[in-house]
Amino acid sequence: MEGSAPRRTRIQQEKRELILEAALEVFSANGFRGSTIDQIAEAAGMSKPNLLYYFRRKEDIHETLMQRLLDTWLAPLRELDDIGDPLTELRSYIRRKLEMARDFPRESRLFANEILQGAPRIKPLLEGELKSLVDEKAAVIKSWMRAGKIARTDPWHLIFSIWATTQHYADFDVQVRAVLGADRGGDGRFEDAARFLEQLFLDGLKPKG
Amino acid sequence: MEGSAPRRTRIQQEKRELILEAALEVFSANGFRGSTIDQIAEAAGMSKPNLLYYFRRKEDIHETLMQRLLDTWLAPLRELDDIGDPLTELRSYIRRKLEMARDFPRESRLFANEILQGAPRIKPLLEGELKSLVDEKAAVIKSWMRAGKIARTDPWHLIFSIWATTQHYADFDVQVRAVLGADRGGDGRFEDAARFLEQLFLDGLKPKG
DNA sequence: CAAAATTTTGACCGGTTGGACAAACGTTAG
DNA sequence: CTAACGTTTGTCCAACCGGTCAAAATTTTG
Repeated sequence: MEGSAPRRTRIQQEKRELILEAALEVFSANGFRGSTIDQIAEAAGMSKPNLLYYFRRKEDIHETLMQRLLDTWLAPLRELDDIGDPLTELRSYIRRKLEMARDFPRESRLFANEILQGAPRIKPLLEGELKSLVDEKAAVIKSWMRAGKIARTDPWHLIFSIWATTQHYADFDVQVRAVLGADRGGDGRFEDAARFLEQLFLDGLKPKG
Repeated sequence: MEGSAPRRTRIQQEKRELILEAALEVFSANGFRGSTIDQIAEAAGMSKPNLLYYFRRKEDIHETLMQRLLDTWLAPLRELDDIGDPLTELRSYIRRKLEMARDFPRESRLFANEILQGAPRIKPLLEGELKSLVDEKAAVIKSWMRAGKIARTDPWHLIFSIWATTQHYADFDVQVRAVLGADRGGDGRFEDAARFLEQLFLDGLKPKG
C-alpha cells in the first residue's frame, strides 16, 4: 500500500511545479548525470538549498518527473480503441504520436535518455505497466487482422515502428534539421513527416500496380 | 590541411585500441558526462594517469571514437547503389542497418547519446558530410520514383524512417525486451523485426485486395 | 651491458557537485 | 502583537572528477 500524498501548502504546490518544469528542461538537454542541481535551481529562479527544501534529493525530482510523464506519454496508445475503422484508428494514433513529438520534445528526450542508459530507474514499470498495455493493444490489433481489416503482421513490432518513426523527430531533431537543411528543416517538416508516415504505414513503397 | 598522423610505437597502437574499446563500452552506457576517466581506465585494465598518457583529455577519446564510428556507421548507406533493382536495394539496406543494430548496439547508442544532447561535438559533420551523403542518396531514390520503380514519397523522410526503425532495436533495446517479455524477447527478436520491417516498407498495412 | 627513450604509477591539486544545517526571513492564525 | 509555522539563504563539507607531475619501472636501442 502506498503512503498517502503529503499535505502541501499553496506555495509548495507552485514551487514544486516550477522546479519540475525547470528540471524537465535541464534533464532532457543534459541527461540525469549531466545535469546539476544548481542548473535546475537557476532555471527555476531559486537557490540550491531552497530547491532542496522542496525535493530532498536530485533523484526525487527525476522520479517525480518520470512518473508524471509516463501517463501523458502513453495516453495516445491507451486511446487506441476497438470501435471505429482499424486503419483510421492506426492513422490517428500515428498522427497523435507525431504531434506529441512536435509539442513535447523534451518529454520524449527525457524518456529516450532514460531508456538509452538501460532504464535503471523505470525498468520495473516497463516490464509491468507498459508491457501489459502493449500486450492488450496488440490483442486488439490482432483481432483486426483476423477480421481482415488490416494486413497480418507482428503487432508488437508494428507498435515499435510507430514509436520509433514518430519519436525520431523529437529525439534526433538536431540530425533531422541538419540533414533537411535550412529550407526544408523549418516548421513544415512535421507535416512532411506526417504525409510520409501515413503513406508508409498504409501503402508501403511498392509502386501502385 | 590536417597534421599528419603521429608516429606510434607498437605499445601505443595496442593500448590506444584497448582504451577505445573500453571507452565505447563506458560512453555508450553512460553518455559522455556520465562517464568518468576512472571507469574507462578500469575497464581497460590500467590506471588513470596511464590512460591519460595515451589520450591527454577525456574529450580526445570521445572525438577519436566518434570519427572512426561515423565511417562504419554510414557504410550501408554509402553502398546504396543505382545498379540493381530499387526495391531489392532498399530491402537490403534495411536488412544491413538492422544487422548493425544487432551487432553494434554500443556504437548505435553512442551516436544516439550524442545526438540526443544536441550533437555538440559533431554538428558540423551532420550539416556537412552527412547532409551531402543523404542528399546524394535522396537523388538516387528520386530517380527510382521517376522511373516508376517505387512509389513516390519524400526520400529524406524515407531514410529517416529506416534509421529510426532499425536503430530502435539497439537504442531502445531494454524497452523492446521488456515489452516482448522473456519468451519473445530472445535472440529471435531481430528476425521477427526483419520480417516485419520488410513487410511494412514494401506493402504497408492495407489488407491485400 | 648501459644509456636513452618509453611506459607506469602514486601522490597531489583545484574545481565541481550533491547535500546538510542553522540562522534569518516571511507569513499566518490566535 | 506574537508565537508558531513555513520559507529562504549563506556557509560549509565530504566525495568526486579531470588533469598534472615527478619519480620509478620497463622497454628499446646502440
